[in-house]
Amino acid sequence: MSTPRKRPRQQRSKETVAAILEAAAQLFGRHGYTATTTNRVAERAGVSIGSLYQYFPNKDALLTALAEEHLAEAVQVLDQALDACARERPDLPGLVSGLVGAVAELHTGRPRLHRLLFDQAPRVPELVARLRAIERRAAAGLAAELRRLGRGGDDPELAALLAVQGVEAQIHGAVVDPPPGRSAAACLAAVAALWTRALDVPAR
Amino acid sequence: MSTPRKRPRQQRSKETVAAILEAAAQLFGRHGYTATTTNRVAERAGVSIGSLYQYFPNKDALLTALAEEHLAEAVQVLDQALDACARERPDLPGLVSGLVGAVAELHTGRPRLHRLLFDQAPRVPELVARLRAIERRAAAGLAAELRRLGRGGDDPELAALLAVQGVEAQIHGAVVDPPPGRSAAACLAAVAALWTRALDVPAR
DNA sequence: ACCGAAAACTGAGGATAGCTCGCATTATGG
DNA sequence: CCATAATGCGAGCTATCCTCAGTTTTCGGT
Repeated sequence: MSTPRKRPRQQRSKETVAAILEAAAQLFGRHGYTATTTNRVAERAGVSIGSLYQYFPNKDALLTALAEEHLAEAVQVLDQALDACARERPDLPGLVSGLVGAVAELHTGRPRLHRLLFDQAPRVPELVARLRAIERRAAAGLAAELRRLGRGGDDPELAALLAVQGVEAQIHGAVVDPPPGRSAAACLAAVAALWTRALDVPAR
Repeated sequence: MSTPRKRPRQQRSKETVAAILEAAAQLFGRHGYTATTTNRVAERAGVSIGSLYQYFPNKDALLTALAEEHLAEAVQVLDQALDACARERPDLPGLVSGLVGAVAELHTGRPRLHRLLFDQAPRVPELVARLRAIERRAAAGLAAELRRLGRGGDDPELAALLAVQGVEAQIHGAVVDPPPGRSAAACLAAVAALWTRALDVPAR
């Protein structure tokens, strides 16, 4: 369904695929998903419509591919943050700050692409599932850290999942629609402080 | 764009519109937005394709209309919960439980529809703005209650907004993709306990 | 350098889904 | 009971997604 129908093997075709994705990102962002036609994407990318369909089985696959790129980056950033925790073994405030910082980086790194994907991508059920999987993965990592610190209450796994989901939503809200009169840094600090309190309960 | 092209005035046409929306909700939910055709929606609703386009200018309008319905219900439920607080003046755990319960009610009422809308609704700026406005409204009500209780830290308004955003995301996650091995009630209790701790800090 | 094979590219056009429009049917209210 | 408005209809127009048969470019071996 969303798997590339053919893998680009030569340099030429890799550039073609990159040009198609770049054109798709621009047009989806400017006109929205429905109003963008695959023929226009091909035109803007400077390739024929046939070439587009050599690498993408259908229109949804364009969006899926853009999202996969972004999600892969998310996995990388989160894994990096978790590795840092494994090395530095921070206390609870440090752990929470690390999580908040990593999530914030995902939103501020490429805000335009992130917003496009958040606005348009969820139309594909497959991507929702993928997002949830990443959530669970991050939650598992956080839960391990909570257990190390002896925090997280009766069910550290559940607490970690709730924290990941909550932080994600709060940071997104702060970036998309920042509360008036507060700096971005102040919002991040508030989120971190709040979760430090929420998670600071001894494990059973 | 998303406004109905014609308002149903007679009882007959109101039933037609209701049947179309019901059919759209079912088919979108079962097969997804892209895979659902407007002709099939009309067919399942038992009306002609022409009638559908008398009341909905385009396919997106079907989804938008479903979202408007759901948002209106959200406003009603949240206002009701806030009224209850104004009357009963609960303590912090009671306040948080009330909020969590109200949000949960929004999700459990028609879980399939809610999931459909959250996942697939076109994030038209208009709808996003409506959603944020509802969020702010709920946050304002919660902030007033926090001030009454002398809780919420330095910035009760910000804390309330973060709480609303967080609870929304967590309840949604629990309904859409429930953590295995935990009952729904256990998840709600965990969310409430967590936010009670997070908000239980004296106002400055 | 040359050649055969594989990869990449092309774009007219088939299939299909969104949407229109002229007309038929049903309701309203004077 | 009739004039008028509201509602319903569905064949078909239009636009979009996507295919496919054929051409061009690149690659690896000799």
